This record gives sequence, structure tokens and C-alpha cells, in this order.
Amino acid sequence: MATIKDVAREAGVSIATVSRVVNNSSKAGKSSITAVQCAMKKLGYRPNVNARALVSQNSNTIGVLVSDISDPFFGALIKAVDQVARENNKHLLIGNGYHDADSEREAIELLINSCRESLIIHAKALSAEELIGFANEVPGLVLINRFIPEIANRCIAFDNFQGTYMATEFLINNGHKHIAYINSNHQIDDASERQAGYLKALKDHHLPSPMQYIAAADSNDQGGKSAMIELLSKNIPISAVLTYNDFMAAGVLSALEENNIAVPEKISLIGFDNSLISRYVHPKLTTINYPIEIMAKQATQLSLKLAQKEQYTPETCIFSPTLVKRLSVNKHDGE
Amino acid sequence: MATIKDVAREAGVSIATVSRVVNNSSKAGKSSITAVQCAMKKLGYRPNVNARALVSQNSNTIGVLVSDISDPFFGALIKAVDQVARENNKHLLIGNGYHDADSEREAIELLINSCRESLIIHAKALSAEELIGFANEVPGLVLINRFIPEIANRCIAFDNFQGTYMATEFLINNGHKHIAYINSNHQIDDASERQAGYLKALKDHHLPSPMQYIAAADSNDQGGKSAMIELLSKNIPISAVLTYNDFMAAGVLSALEENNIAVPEKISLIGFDNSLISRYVHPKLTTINYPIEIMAKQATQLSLKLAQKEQYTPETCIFSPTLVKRLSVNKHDGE
DNA sequence: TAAAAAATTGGAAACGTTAACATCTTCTGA
DNA sequence: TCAGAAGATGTTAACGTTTCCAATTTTTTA
Repeated sequence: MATIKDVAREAGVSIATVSRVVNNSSKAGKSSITAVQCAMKKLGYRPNVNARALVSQNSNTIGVLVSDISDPFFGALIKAVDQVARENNKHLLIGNGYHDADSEREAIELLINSCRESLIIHAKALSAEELIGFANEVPGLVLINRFIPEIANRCIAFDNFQGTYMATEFLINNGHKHIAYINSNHQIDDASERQAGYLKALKDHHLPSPMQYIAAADSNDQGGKSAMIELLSKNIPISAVLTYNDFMAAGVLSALEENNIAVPEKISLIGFDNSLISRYVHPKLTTINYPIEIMAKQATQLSLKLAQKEQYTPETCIFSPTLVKRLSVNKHDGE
Repeated sequence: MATIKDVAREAGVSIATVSRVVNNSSKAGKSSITAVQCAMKKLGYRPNVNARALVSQNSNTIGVLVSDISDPFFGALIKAVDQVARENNKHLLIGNGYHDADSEREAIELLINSCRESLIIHAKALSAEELIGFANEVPGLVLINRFIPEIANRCIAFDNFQGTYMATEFLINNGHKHIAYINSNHQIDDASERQAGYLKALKDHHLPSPMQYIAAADSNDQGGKSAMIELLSKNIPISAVLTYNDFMAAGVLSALEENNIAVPEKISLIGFDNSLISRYVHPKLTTINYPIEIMAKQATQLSLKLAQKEQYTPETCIFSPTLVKRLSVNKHDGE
């Protein structure tokens, strides 16, 4: 591999001049520029990023930790980060947390070692203390989809409570009184917040909230399906179902279809996330929009600013849900 | 940030000894080891990866280029690469090609600059010549989902032709004679190979292959929908449709539903890729499986071997499609 | 007990780059 | 025509590691 020295020798100039040409800093003469460019082309010279990063103390890389790259939700997150990264001539180092505290920790360590500047972290399994520790170590670390009061200015989060509250209220306003909620059995904040929003909406509208209307399972379609079957087998009146996410809603659809229960005619259904699949299931799913792209862009900008020690407070830290009305909810008449 | 020097001073040893402890190379005395570990913990020492990479000429990073990170197909690809990477203590640098030659080139340049060892490249827009050039420059570069004869031992590809051939033949064996094909309008090999497989199957079974049964559009659900509408408006007999991918098939389903044409009762449908959404659409989609995870793992292993200058030829270079039977195909009787 | 062997340590040269500083040209304008 | 400014270029010291080599200490063996 050709180094700057080789180029200097080939072009008959000093390495400083080559460096100046490479970084087109103004102080290089025309003849040198052409000579150096020629030599670079001839030798196929590529600056060594590690040497550069070593001296400039900056790797031009944004580290991103997600729970599962293959989930389109995180795909959308990463893509949004990438768009901002591109505008700033950075590239992306990706870590996968596998929904597991040890993996998350390991991945963050790796990311911190590799790029101490900017980090966008989606970690649900790690404790707040541990994350605060990392945040204190890395000024450009930003948490996404998680709010920790001690480092509030480093968090870009989503109002889960409000999301299920809205969804539940929407069902109530459509005449539904027997609304079930299918939650994730993951022990993460999102799950308890979403359940709390559902319960609060019922309470505010003076509806009972018996625990038998709540089921919990793995947050995928299989989980949704089995939770729905569990609810059906209780033989309680249900006119609407709210799920923790769209995948679980898809599972609910399967369960209902197999039992010849029409959606939305017999049972209305609302998902959560407005993910890719919500447009593809049948009927198209009414769901809660999670503006992950905007949030990810915001988080990236925040991280970039913080990395440059700029004081910067984003306009929005906690993003709000919106209801996406599609075809899985009907008005309910009578009891 | 604490450096190795700080640790050495704190522990009262030389930097060489610290380095030995950090890399637990055998030649360190017990007392030094404990002293150094103590000092490291106290100072929160993290080895500087750039300095390491500079001297060891190896960044422990695998670069991956995909067309669109937010597409679950590529999500699955990246996750598979990550699994192999983890086993080898590497992490992932991700580039996005945005289905565009200039972006692909730019991203590859960036990736090469950052990790000259291992590269997994999914590039459809770039010319073969250009890719051969990059491959010659980087021994560990492996092409995925693309076959270039000149660098055949660096390619992990998929038999697109065979995929549509199988699908078409399956439809023919189910009594279908009027089979339409909806192709992608992208000018990439996959599109022409898949169309060729469809045509060859028709020919081998002595069926006519009029061009009016072929439509092309953007390779997403919108494209699939408009292409299907185009086919319907021609008012030709159609008993089955084959699409370039599952997203287009989802669009076809929308178009047919809006026109009250039942799938599979009136028209059978086969997708391609066996992607995430194929299980979520209604009816569940019969499709062609694209074993992208296995391919990605294979590609990563190949890349890692090549980077170590090992001679290595993977068992399989061209992977084969399989048919995934779900609920979107019926037998067709009569003409 | 002394010499040889083994284990442990430190010094210093790399790795490829940037940037501060010094030097040497070449203009500019009076 | 010459002083001074401006421009171009080179020298060299960092950046934080690893690793070779030599030096020192400890252990082993006869």
C-alpha cells in the first residue's frame, strides 16, 4: 500500500506538501498540486484513516447501537442516522444489542473504543446507572427511545403513555367498552408505559379495567397470536383489542381469522409503531405512529453538536404519537 | 482521556509492560499485572483503536455495503454478517448505496479507506469493471448477490433464473396457462435473469409467451399495484401472476382486492424473496425463498479467509432458490 | 555456589499522518 | 532597486500503540 512518503518521493516534493494537496489546504503551489495528484493516481494512494484519526483525535464515525438490525423499525432508524451522517461526511459503525444486557454492554464498549465522538444508543436492557456512566464518559453519546432524567438533555424519547392513551380513547369514542390490551412480556419501560396509558384512558372515561383484559407475550406475531387465543378462551366480551406493536397485531389478525372473527366487523384492532407491515396486513392496520426517522435525525444532530462541545438543546426531546387511521377499527353499537 | 503512558506512570512500570498486560501477552509478571489492572481501572483507560490499527495495520472491522438499510432484506443480510463478525471479534461499518452508482462508488471508497481487510459488497448499480478494480485493490472484498466471471471466486450469488423458472413451472403444473410476469424496471441483472427464467419455463412447456403478459414497474408495492392494473386493463385472460419480489406482490394483492378479484380463487400469485412481509399479507404469499442469511454468512467467512490470504473456496457460490408454498396459489381447471 | 537458563522489564523505533515552525522564493510597490 | 509582504515548501515533533532487542532480575541446574 502506497503511503504519503511514496507519493512524496514520486512527485518529488515533501510529505507536508502532499498532505496539503490531499487536504487541499490553500498553501500549495499549482505545479506541486498537479505533480502530487499525478503521483497519487499512479500509485493508487489512499490516506490511512487510522493515522489520520490518531493525529486528529477524531474518527469521522458515528456509532449506532440498535437491538436488532433486521427489524425494519431499526432499519428506518439507522437509515435516518445515515442521512444526517452523510451530510456531515461521517460514516456509521453499527452495533447489535440482541435485546440483551451483556450484548448491549459489549457493543457499547466496542463502539466507544472505536468512536469516542458521536454515539446513538438504543439500549433497553442496560440499567440507567450504567448508561449514565457511559454518557459521562462520552460527551457525544445520545440515548434514543429512552428517557433518563439525570441526563435528560442527552435523550430523544417517545411518549409511549400518550400513544396507548390516544388509541384507547379513540376506541372508547367509537363506542367500545370492552377493550383488551396485549402487552409485551419484555421487562422494559415501554411495556409498562404503554400499559399505563391504556389503563389511564379507561379510568378517565370511567370504564372498568379488569386485569383479565390484559395479556402479555413475546412482542412478535407468534406472541400476539397466542395472547389473542388466550383472551378468546376466557370467553369474556371483547369488542376491541390494542396491541403493544404491529407485529403482535398481525398475530392477533391470524388468530381471529382462524376463529372466523371478522376484523373490524366483530373486533376492532389497533397496533403500535406504524411499521412497514401495518400497511401490508389485511385489513390495513389502524395504528399509532412512532416518528422514528425524525427522532433519529434529531438524535444524530444532537450527538454531533454535543461532540463539538456546543451547547445545544433540541426543540423536542419527547416526541408525540399520532393516530394513523386505516381499516381495522369500526364503530361499536350497543353493549 | 487516559493513555497508555498515564497508566504506565500510575502503575510505576513502562508502557511496554502495560501493553503486555492489555494484550495479555505471556511475558508479564504477576505483580505488574495487578498494578497495571488497578491503574487501568482507576483511570478508566481505553486503548486507542486508531493507534492500534495503525501499528497492526488492521482495523478489526468488516465493511458492508447494501442498497438500503431500511429494507428488511438487507437488514437480514447485515444481521447475518454481524453474527459471523461477532464470532471473530470484528465489528461492522455500514455503507448505504441508495440504489445509485455514484453513491455506491462513494460508499465503497469510504469503506475501503476505513477497512482495507474485509468488505462485503452488495452493488447493483456499479459496472463490473469498476467492481473488478476494487476487488483487485482489496483482497478481502467479496461481492454478494452478484456474479462477475472474472472474479468468480469472490462472488456469492443467487440463481435468479432458476427461481422464476421454478415458480413458473409450479404454476404450469397447477394447470395455469395464462401466467403474467411483473418485473422490476430497474436496469439490473436480477430483473433480466428473472424474466428469462419465466420465459424459459413457458417455452419448455410449449406455452406461448406474448410480451403483453409482461409488465414492468418500480419494485415496490405501488409499482406492483399499477403494473397489475395495467395488466387487467388489457383485458386478456390471466389465471396467475408472478412478481419480481414480494413487495410488488403485495401491490398486486391491493389491486386485485380493489377489483374484487379473489386470490387465489380467481388469480394465483407468487412472489419472490420470501421476505418478512410475505407472511403478513393476505392470503399468505407463496414465494421463492432467497437464502440471504446463509449467503451472507458464507460471504463473510469467505471475506475473512481471503483477508488472511488463505486460499479458500466456499462449498457453494451460487445458491439455489426453493419454493415456499403458502396460500396464494390454487389449481386451475379448464382453459 | 556459580554459571546457565528463564522470566521479566524497559528503551526505542516503527506505523502514516497532520500542523507548527522555519526557510526559501517570488512578488509588490514606492 | 530593494525592503517587506505573501506564497510555497521542507523539517520535525507529535498522536498512542506494538514489538524487537537488550538489559536486568530471578530461577534452575550441576
